[in-house]
Amino acid sequence: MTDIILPQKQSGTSSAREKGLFLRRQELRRAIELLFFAYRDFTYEADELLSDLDLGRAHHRVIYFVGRQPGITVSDLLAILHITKQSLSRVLSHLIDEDYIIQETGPRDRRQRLLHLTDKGVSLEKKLTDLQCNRFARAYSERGIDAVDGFQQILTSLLDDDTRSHLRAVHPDRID
Amino acid sequence: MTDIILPQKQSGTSSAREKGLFLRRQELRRAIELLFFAYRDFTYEADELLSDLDLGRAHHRVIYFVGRQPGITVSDLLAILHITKQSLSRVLSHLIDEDYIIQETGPRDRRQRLLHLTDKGVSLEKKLTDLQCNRFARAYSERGIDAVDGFQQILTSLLDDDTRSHLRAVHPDRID
DNA sequence: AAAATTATGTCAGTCATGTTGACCGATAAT
DNA sequence: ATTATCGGTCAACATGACTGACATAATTTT
Repeated sequence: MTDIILPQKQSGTSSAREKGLFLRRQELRRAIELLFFAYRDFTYEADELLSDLDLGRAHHRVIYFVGRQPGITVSDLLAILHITKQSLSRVLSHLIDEDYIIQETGPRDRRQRLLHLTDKGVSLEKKLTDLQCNRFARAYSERGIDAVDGFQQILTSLLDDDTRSHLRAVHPDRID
Repeated sequence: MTDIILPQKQSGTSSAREKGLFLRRQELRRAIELLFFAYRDFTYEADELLSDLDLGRAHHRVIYFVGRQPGITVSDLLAILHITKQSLSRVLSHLIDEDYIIQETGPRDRRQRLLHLTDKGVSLEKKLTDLQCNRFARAYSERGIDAVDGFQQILTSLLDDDTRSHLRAVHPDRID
């Protein structure tokens, strides 16, 4: 097991503002907890809305990424979500049955099923994304541009290399 | 449904470094995706180690927070995890059976079961936390103190108020 | 002292979301 | 013509969440 880079120390203050102390054990545990709680709270509102419609977080992810990239293939969706096609199939079939998503045959490769949101799907996607955008908009405007930059930098460095490549591809306007 | 604060625009660059543009729809969607992918990649290594031991993420959370606060009560753990006592019970019973955690009767209130890691539990908690600390240590040192500060500020603003209060209580040395 | 509340545990059933493995048809690539 | 790929499906299973009901012990309130 690889070891932690800097040893933990007990005494003294530990504001991240103090030079070099942001690699101490206590500060890193704080990061772990912050990410855990933020993710939990961040998803809560959308989860509530979804459960009113008898949908779950898995449905949300599909709706989000289809809305993000209309015409996305099943393969590409699988690569993004990191789940099996059997798991996706159950969720996707339900969304098609319930008229949130429609498939169309790929024009070049007729094996492909290109996924699109229906009007009903667009409407739900907007509600869900608005909830989460609003939370970020509040956080971003409370803290300002420099904090936003730092936030995005750290999250980007947390990613696996291949995930970072993927994000670079779908956000070509960004430098990170 | 509440609307997004700033309207989306199509043209032009959109670096977060440009003043005021960090509230645009595209930038907020980027935040959503960054958080999703970062959380997924962040938990992956620990999940692998856990599955070798026939444990899951639920066990990890219990082990982490018991290690974080030895002697924590079941009630306090439930409040942190936001799950039902039945869900916790299954996981906790298993961890006790497998000798990762021991209970002791509360000295003042004998109804309470104070939870502690065994040596085996401490060893596993260290391995798991090291994995996640190392990932943060790398990200933090790649990006530096200002980015760390911004990261923590934005995540703190994403929290629900009561979660923020809780974190203030357990990290009394921090200002946020 | 009796009653109410609290902390914890347990039984039983359900649901959502992930997994593996096997197999299929349609289509594309070699 | 053969092989590979895209997508779907069936079956079985594991995990981790949920609800509801009930139980025991200990503490607090009346």
